[in-house]
Amino acid sequence: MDEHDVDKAGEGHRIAEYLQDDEVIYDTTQMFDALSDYTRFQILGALCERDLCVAELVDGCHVSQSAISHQLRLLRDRGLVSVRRDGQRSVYSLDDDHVRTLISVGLEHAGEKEGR
Amino acid sequence: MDEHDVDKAGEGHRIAEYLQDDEVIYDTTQMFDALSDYTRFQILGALCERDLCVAELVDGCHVSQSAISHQLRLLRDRGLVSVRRDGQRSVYSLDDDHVRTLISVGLEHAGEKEGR
DNA sequence: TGAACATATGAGCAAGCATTCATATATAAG
DNA sequence: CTTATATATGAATGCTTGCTCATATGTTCA
Repeated sequence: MDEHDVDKAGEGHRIAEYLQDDEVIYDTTQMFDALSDYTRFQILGALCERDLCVAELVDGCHVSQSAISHQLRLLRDRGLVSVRRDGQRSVYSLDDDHVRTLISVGLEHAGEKEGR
Repeated sequence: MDEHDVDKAGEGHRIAEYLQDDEVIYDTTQMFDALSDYTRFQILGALCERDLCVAELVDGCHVSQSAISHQLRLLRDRGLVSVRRDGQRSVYSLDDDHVRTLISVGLEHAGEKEGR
C-alpha cells in the first residue's frame, strides 16, 4: 500500500486507489460529463431546489422544449434524474445526491473566482 | 471556515444565488468539462499526487505523446495546470485546488456506487 | 370521439472534439 | 554544427453531440 500522504485536499489514499480502477474513472467522467453542458447544468441546478415539470424547465433554460426533453432523456438514461407522471405532466427530480454535492462544490468554487 | 464540510445538501442559499449568474454557470460547466474526458481526467488525477513531466503522463495514460500534449495545452489554456521547464522536460502541476477537491469528491462518489 | 395541451422521439445537420501523423521547436551533449 | 531526446503544434479525420424540425405518444376534458 502506498504511503504517499497527499493531504492537500484530504483523503489522498482513496484517490490514489480509485485512480487505478478504469471503471471508477469512467463512471466519474460520465458524472462530470453530465454537468459539463450548459443546458444540462441548468436543468440539474434547478432540480436541486425542487422537483419540476418539463414546462417549468423550459422556462428556466433558454432552449426549446424538444432540446430539454432530449437532455432529460440523457440524464434519465444515466440515472441522474427520475420521472413521475402527474396528470399530463412529467415531473422530474434529482435521483443522485452525489450530483447535488458536485453542483454545490462546483458552483461555490467558480463563484469564488468571480467577482463574488 | 472549514473547506471540507461537504454536507449532503447544505448551502442551498448560495447555490440558488449562483444559478442566477450566467457567467458562474458557464465557468462551472467549463471546470466539469475539463474533468469529463477520460484522458484529461487521468492527467489531472495523476497531477493530484505529484508534479509530473510529459513522459510520465504518457506512461500513466494510454495514449500518444501528441494526444497528451494537446490535452495539456487545453488544460493550460483554461488555467487548470501550469508548466515549468526542467532541462529538456516540461513539468506540469495542478494550478487549481478546486479541481483537486472535485476529483476527490467525484471519485469517492463513483467509487461508492461501484463494488467498493 | 375529437380537440387541446404536455411531453417524447426520430431524422438530419452543423459544430465541436479527441486522436493521429508529420513536423517543428527546444534543450543538452558530443 | 550534429545528433539525440523531449515536447509542442498544425492539419486532417472520424466520431460525438446538441440543436431544430416534424411528428408521435400520452393525458384530460368536452
